[in-house]
Amino acid sequence: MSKADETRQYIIEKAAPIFNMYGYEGTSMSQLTEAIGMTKGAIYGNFKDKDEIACEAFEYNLSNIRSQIAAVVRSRKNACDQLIAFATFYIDNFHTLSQKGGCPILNAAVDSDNTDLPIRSNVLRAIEHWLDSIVQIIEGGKKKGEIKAHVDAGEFASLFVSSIEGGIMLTRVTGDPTSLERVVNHIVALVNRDLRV
Amino acid sequence: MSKADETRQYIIEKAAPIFNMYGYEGTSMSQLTEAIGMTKGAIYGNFKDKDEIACEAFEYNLSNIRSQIAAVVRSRKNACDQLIAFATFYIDNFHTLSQKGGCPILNAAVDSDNTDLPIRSNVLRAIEHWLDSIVQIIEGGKKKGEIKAHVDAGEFASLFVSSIEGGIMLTRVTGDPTSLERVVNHIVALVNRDLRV
DNA sequence: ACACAAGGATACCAATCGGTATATTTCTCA
DNA sequence: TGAGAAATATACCGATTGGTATCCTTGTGT
Repeated sequence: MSKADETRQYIIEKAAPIFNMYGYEGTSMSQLTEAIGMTKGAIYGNFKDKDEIACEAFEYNLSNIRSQIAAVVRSRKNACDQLIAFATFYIDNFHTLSQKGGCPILNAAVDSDNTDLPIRSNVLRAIEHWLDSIVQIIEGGKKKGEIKAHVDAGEFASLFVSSIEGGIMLTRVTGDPTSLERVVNHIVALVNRDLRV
Repeated sequence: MSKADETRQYIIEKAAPIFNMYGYEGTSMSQLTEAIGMTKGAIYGNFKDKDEIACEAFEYNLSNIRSQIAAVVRSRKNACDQLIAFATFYIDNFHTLSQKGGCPILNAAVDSDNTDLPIRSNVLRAIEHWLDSIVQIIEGGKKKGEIKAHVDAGEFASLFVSSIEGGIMLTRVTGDPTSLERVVNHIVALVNRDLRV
């Protein structure tokens, strides 16, 4: 990795939680210079504009969570257990996630709808990727005989993502983890009752 | 209603969808003057600052939705049917709601977390009110013998609010109503299977 | 019809916004 | 070690931000 790439990466890492906490409009270049510890000239020497930093910061936040989830999912063999581990991840890591501003997908989604910001397409791709990863686990489980064949994978994925995102929002606003716990418990029960063979 | 109050109300009505679409930071006074059709001097003659307009706009959006929901809920006698009508409202009125920027609670929640904006307390109250209205319907249904006595009202309320908010987000991002429909259908099935006597 | 108060428009404020031209420092490699 | 390139800092740009002091218009009560 060249020096320039290292600096780029350093800037993205420092900018990522700022954008996630305060949003695109809510984050100013002066907030970024302070958090990054570099001047505007230096930052603009590495990125063409604010949009580019925001998009790459979003992708950074995303890949961070994805790799963590991939790890906990990989630690289980059974597809149902993988889904449960996936859902439980959000309870186990809520505090850490919340300190960095909450779920980047939810934040960027609400932040960028009603706008024509370039990050919108990133958000759409991220959500489709998330839904698809759930679908893949279910379809894999069906092939392995671990999940009932008649289960609608897309339907479950919608339910999974919707309720967890909503649960995160609720828990962040109320400051009470109960909402998210209830949602995740419901998903776990759903897996054991309706999906598991 | 005095002239001043009429003007205040007029400003709030025009400002409400703007704030809901673009958020607090994302909405500028010049956007407001354009939408309202009045000058800054006139607006600041009726409100002390941007925060005050934002808070009252939020409350306006809120009471708008609440009265609509109250109407569809009142149209049913059975508590289970009330819950179903409540949930179905979001499908039937998604398009209208979406044109005004989506769910004001979700938007304001994500917009104001990680900030010390005065609207934060309004959001918390709004969510507690929403959860409580679900709980009230369920407890009322228990007394009338329409809902099973062992049902955990708070748990169902968390699930209800979380999944609908998440479903709205998903459907707005993807532009596909399927996600919200699946979530609402799931809630309806839940009511009929686990709540209804 | 007149006086007066209230509502609204104009013109301005300092501060900050995102972004850039240029000077200066730091690094790299011959 | 010295020359040139790459990276960073300084200083600035016009535009826009939220907000206000002041002027003018409009409505109202007598």
